[in-house]
Amino acid sequence: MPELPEVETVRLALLPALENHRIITAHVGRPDLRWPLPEKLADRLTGRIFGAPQRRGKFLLVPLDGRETLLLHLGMSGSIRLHDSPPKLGAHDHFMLAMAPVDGEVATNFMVFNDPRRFGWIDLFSDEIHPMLAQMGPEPLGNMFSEAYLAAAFANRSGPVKTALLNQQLVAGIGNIYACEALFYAGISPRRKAGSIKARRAQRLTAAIRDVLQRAIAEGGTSLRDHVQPGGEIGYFVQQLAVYGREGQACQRCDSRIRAIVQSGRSTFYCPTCQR
DNA sequence: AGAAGGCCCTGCGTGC
DNA sequence: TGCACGCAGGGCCTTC
Repeated sequence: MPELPEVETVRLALLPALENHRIITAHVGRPDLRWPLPEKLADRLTGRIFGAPQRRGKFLLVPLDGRETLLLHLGMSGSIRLHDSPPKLGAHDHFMLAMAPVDGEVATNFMVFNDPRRFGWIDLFSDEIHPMLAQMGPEPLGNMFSEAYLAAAFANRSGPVKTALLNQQLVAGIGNIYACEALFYAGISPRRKAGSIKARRAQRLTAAIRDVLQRAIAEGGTSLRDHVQPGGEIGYFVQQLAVYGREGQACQRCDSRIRAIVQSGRSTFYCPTCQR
């Protein structure tokens, strides 16, 4: 589910509920998500105070007092919900935190991590950088991401540009939906070799990536099935998708039929006329 | 090294 | 109505 815009939407909602709040109780349901949860996670969290949640790619990073950081990844089907009273936990609610304002004792905020497919994961780390983040490429909405960077990162790659966009080591946070959408707006075929993206196309692609991600964040992300914002709202960008999930429908630009293919085992949607 | 496929897991839509 | 199958927003691991 969650690509950069969905995770950013979650981060923004969590910010006021977590920052400067103390963890009163932590509850771990199933300890086996993508990887086993850290030993004694609940004990290690209880009593700690959160700083402001950050995002890196599709990861959420919440600093704790001291030097540790709570890392959350939502996998394919993960979601985080906030409540103002103790929630009743369901079958796929694997992790819950009850929090109070830093000077209070009574829990007022409750955060629940739900993940039916259990592809998500939770970790607690104290090193300067988590191994999962060490190899990650630049943030597409940050200053390090540019057409020159993209052209250099894609140079000499013989695989398709669509697959390269999904590689988190090259660019962080782009997933299947936004890779398809960005390529549509850039007018680039997903089948084109990544190494052929230079100058003009690199410029169009970087601009398209930034634009589509920012527009999606503004709409609360894309809700296909599992994604909800922590307050329970869905993400409305699904209504603005130009190609993703639109096989056989008319291209909004040229009226050709949107085509679906499989690349590296993932569905790709594109307009065979507009995208070259 | 880079590319492609399998795999982890549950739920849901489709077609028979 | 029931059931089997395929597919789903991710990322690691193995193989070539």
